[in-house]
Amino acid sequence: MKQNSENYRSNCPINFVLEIFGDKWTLLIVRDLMFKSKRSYGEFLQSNENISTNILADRLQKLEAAGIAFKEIDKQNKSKFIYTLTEKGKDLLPIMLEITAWSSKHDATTNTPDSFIQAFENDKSGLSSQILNNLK
Amino acid sequence: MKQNSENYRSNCPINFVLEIFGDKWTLLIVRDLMFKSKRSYGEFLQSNENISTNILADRLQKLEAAGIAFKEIDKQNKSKFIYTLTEKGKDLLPIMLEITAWSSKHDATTNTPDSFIQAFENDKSGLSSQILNNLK
DNA sequence: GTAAAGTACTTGTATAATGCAAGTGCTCTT
DNA sequence: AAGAGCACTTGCATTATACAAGTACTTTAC
Repeated sequence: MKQNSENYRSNCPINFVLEIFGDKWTLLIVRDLMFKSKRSYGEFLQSNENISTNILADRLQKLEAAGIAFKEIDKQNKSKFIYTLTEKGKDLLPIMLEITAWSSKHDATTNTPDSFIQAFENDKSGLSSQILNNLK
Repeated sequence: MKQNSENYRSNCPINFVLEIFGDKWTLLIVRDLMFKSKRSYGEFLQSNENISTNILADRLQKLEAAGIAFKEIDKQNKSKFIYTLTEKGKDLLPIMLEITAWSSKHDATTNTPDSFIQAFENDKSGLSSQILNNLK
């Protein structure tokens, strides 16, 4: 059998995402990049879930290593770094949308806007391209 | 703001799934229930990823508590328990399919059958209902 | 009816991941 | 040149996970 280079536990596609996102924090950073227009360390720190600084630094590095986030110096402020989603990262959008829909259906306390659910149900590809446009 | 009863870190839908699935094992059990027709403790133990017994027991209990898996005594063998997906659990199918598609695209070592990818691209709802039918 | 085997766990201990507080080293502003 | 802002790093306490072994109930074999 073809062997992967990273010593994953198996060659299962579900396991592959768990090797990257199987913790309580990594996907929140993707969320912030994708839906909340956050781009810098300081912005990620301010999310409601209260990630600690060492975990954030670790996860940003792993996201970069996994080819999901891209890091560059902010041209306006050279003491700052800016993170953006790669194509591989943007390809996570359908997963993120399905997750949002599932939570909205099964968790009464989820704060998803109704307009989002409407758009998801009635015009999924329109919603997707709108979100992707915001990332440019 | 409406407060959730479980003391989640936030009311974000992405965070909601992380509170349940934000570890390296829980989703593998869902995978086994959904795609591999596994139903008992002993079958889950035999998966390639080598889950340990205490983690499996803990995750099965959490899946049951979260209303995703249902546990009952096997009528053929009363020393055995049988786990099945609830409706809430079955609703995870679209997420699982999108995850599979993403991994198949971005991980060369993923072992997803071509037929699955074909069906996903050409007839998503047909694929879904076929999988759901197998669960009955 | 008793012994062995199967199934589903639980317990104990070592290692790894996470959380929290504080500190470091750049860069930018004044 | 001094102070503030930003992006981390370090150290230590707590929690989660991994691995090995043991327990309790049920079924099967004799």
